[in-house]
Amino acid sequence: MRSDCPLNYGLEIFGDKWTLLIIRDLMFFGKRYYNEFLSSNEGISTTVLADRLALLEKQKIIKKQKDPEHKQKIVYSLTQKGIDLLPIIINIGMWSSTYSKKVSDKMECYFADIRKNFEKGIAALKAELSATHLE
Amino acid sequence: MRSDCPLNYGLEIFGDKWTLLIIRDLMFFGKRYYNEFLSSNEGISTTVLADRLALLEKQKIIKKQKDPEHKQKIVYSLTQKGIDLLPIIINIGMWSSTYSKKVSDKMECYFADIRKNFEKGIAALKAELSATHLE
DNA sequence: CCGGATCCGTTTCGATACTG
DNA sequence: CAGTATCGAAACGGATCCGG
Repeated sequence: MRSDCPLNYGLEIFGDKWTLLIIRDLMFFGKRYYNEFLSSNEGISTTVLADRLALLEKQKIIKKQKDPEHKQKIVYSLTQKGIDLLPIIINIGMWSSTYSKKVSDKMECYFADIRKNFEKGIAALKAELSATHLE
Repeated sequence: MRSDCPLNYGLEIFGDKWTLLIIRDLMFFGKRYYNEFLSSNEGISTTVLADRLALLEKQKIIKKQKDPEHKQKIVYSLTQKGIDLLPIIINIGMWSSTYSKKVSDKMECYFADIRKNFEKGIAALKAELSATHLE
């Protein structure tokens, strides 16, 4: 049996609880700063967070940039490769809601959170665009 | 930020390397016996294998039955809930082949393995059906 | 023989405290 | 604020043993 099957490449990401949580936070909850990841309810520790951020950056799933406005801050964001994980994350959510009543009951609250976050993102984008326009 | 989001339910499965490998072996490589899982190239140890099989059974993703032919053997197989993980596994494979040349080059060999295994499964099914028909 | 359970040395993880 | 250093806890791998 061959060991180099396609699943294995994804295993470094999907075989780890914390990387998935970081991706979820970036994708749905608009978290971008080290501190924001730390304060997620699952309670990731600083050691593990630093380790996983480095791993995800090495894999080019996220990228690390200096915040142009607050020089001391560092902004993390998804690359295209990271964004392309969306269908997988969605599928996991769908599977979960099919098989866990607890999850399916909470779906609406969850969507509300995501929606709210997207609105926030769109507002930020608008502000950014109008600032560019004024220059 | 709510912690009980849909991803979390799937995390016990997708947050662990070994459970994913067992599911892959069941889904694509036709493995069914304890020994067959042990001999996968990734080298799972007996302790971890027993632990994960128990976890997956508890989660009703796999089921455990006595082999009707060889009484001392135990057959593991996917439940419907387990089979429903297929879209996710496929998506992971697609994502991997998009972003890893090493993976995409090997895709055809991988498909050949799966195809061969399905043929084996279909042959077994035919044999089973004709035996039933003869009774 | 097959599917595990137990024991044990080693590796990895993670919580807390601390630093540039 | 974004991480390292340290150190105890947990997980892992391998060998061995055991019940059916």
